[in-house]
Amino acid sequence: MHSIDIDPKTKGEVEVTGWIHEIRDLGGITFLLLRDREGITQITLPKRKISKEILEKVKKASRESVLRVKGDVQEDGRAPNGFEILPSSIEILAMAKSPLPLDPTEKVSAEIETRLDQRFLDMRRPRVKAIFMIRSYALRAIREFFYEKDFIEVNTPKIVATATEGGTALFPISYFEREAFLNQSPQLYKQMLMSSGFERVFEIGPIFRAEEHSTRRHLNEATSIDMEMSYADDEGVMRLLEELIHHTYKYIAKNASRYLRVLEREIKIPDIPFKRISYNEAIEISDLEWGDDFGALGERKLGESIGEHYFIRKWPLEIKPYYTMPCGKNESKSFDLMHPRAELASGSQRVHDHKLLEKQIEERGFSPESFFFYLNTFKYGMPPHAGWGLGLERLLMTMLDLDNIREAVMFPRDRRRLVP
RNA sequence: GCCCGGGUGGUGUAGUGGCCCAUCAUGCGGCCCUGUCGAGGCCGCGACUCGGGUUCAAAUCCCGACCUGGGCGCCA
Repeated sequence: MHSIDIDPKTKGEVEVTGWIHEIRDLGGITFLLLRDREGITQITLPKRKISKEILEKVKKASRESVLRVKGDVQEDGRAPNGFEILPSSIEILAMAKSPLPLDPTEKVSAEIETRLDQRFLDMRRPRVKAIFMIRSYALRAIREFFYEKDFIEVNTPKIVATATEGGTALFPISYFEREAFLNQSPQLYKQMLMSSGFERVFEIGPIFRAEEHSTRRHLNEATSIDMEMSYADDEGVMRLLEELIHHTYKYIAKNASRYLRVLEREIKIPDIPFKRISYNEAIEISDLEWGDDFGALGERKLGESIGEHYFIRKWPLEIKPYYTMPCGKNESKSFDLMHPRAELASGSQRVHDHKLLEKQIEERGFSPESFFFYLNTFKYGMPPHAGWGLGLERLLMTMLDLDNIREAVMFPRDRRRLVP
């Protein structure tokens, strides 16, 4: 039984299990706060009414020890949730050592690295746990959305032979007698599945980037929400993306409001459609030259001037990957989804013509031979298609206004951290 | 990759040359207390990352190592 399943009107004996959050011994009466995944229950022990054996056990038990408590529910306005439990038996299931490496009651704050070193304990803190409860709701909202839109969920390899798109650095690994890499994106595989005729696929999985950055918005292992859709163009998948964002916010506001309250966050469901600005308009606002990418400063400037989610469309072809569909003289059918704080997603209509794709690969200095397994799928009937990839942690970070992206991952991997 | 910053009890901190065998909070141990909800009161415990140097004197200044936070580049 969880703490939230009990209310002042609950009759008879209940059994609760959890960790000792705090013990307040006032002499004649002792209050024991027992914490579980969903909240905190007050166990009240008036000296005169409780057996000596139980009082001794409570005296002996350390903070964060695990207990099983049986007792009657008493309605009492003085108790935190309007009720308390008078224990008839208490079992110490596991004693906790002292001192604790971290204070789960949050009376004394801890720095993020101390917290991450002791992440199992850190996640006992209600506010930290709430983030991951919300993350689970977000994943559920996203899956339900895709299934509703007739997508199928797929899994593609994370151990790969070649780079996907150049750009980012890869982690080399040893694969028997060969060198292999951890995949930076499922891009090539989800496109290949369009040729296989799955029409609409999505994947939620890890992506790996070996960039040596140390910032509050980068991870070396992140979770990517990827989709690819046949017979769609860039505008079609942009609409799907903004609908998904809107749906996820709405779902969390409705179903995870308890956890938002723990976090003391209110989320504003963004209005759709999102504002669309062209790359040309964007560089004008941020004083850049055509062909430039937006640095951190440019992004911030743009974000401040727009103040909500927006798309930047029609990027110069030369700064987008080879699989991007050209458009006009030197533009492309591409887009980035931006939040004032960070880039959330990027996508495009893809090149589905074999010759054009080969040409664009060559233009970027790659050899078509190393992309044979990919290029081959474009020779025998590749439907036109479009897709995008969305960073789950970035979505959560911006939704919950977390100041560090590591807050959105249970066990983050960054430049220095490999354990836990 | 470039640049800036930081390592003081378990945790979070004060202390920038002598006033420091180191401040405060929390924690832990002991005692008092029948309505706590950051409980309160009294007593006690527990720390200067490591190595070298400067100095009459180093937590404090210098050098190096190790660990680490952040900004930028790049990247999602």
